[in-house]
Amino acid sequence: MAEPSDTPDSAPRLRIRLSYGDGQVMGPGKAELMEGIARTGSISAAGRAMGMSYKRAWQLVDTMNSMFANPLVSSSRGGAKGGGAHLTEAGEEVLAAYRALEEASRTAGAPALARLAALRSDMSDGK
Amino acid sequence: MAEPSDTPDSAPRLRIRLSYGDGQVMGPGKAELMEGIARTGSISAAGRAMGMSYKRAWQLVDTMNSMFANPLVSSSRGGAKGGGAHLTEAGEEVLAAYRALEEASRTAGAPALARLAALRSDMSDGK
DNA sequence: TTTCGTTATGTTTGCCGAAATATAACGTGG
DNA sequence: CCACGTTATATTTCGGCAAACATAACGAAA
Repeated sequence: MAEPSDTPDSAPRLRIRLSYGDGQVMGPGKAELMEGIARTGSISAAGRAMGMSYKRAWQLVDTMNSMFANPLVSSSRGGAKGGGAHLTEAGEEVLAAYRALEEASRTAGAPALARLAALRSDMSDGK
Repeated sequence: MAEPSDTPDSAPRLRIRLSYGDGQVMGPGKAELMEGIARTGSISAAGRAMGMSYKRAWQLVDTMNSMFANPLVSSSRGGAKGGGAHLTEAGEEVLAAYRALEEASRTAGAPALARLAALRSDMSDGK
């Protein structure tokens, strides 16, 4: 029989960053930003939704675009609504792969995470 | 210059951090420091090996010790060799669990990582 | 041609975390 | 008891990164 109550000890957030050489890093922030862009069709709106300045959001986009073979975000300025941005096919693929990596890690790492959770809350039972 | 040799393009460094509430974070830095302590029997020596000040190393140890039910590092001062430190049983368990988490993620995430690698190097396969 | 919201980019300011610096306690062995 | 190397901790200094501020270009529609 399993534990009647799973530890309310807020599950830790598992953050995965992959760093290539230089300052090229893909992590949770860029992934969330990409989702925001896909949802809103705008870099600034996506940034606002995350509570970051447009400049910062744009910088992240710029970095992302330069660290893959093809740009992940395509943008245009001017026009009826001022402009906009959307994920390229490469962008959608990168986002999907990153989310898949997260999910696979969370699943495969579940036992290890459980052991760590046990070590956080008092462990009175042996190993 | 504790920078490990930059990983080849096909193998980015996979960094996993688990953040519990507050500022409590377990990541690659603390794990490496724990290994250094286990190896050298000293906080300061472990810190030196990583190119960090004793103070910073001690701060990390202090944080680690306070974020689990039991301290991960036990230390003593004075004595023949001035003092020393070693991993507690809890420390060894945490370290092992963290390494297991890393390994499981790397293995389970291999397909996703491969997809990302393909998107980094130019793939001019039309679609 | 004016308006509007966005993309795009430069410059300055400010702040926080890390480093540097200083000091104390400790305890075994010579 | 003194020296040594370490743990332990407070205070100050400093650099880098992010926020804040500023400005320009753009293009469709009114």
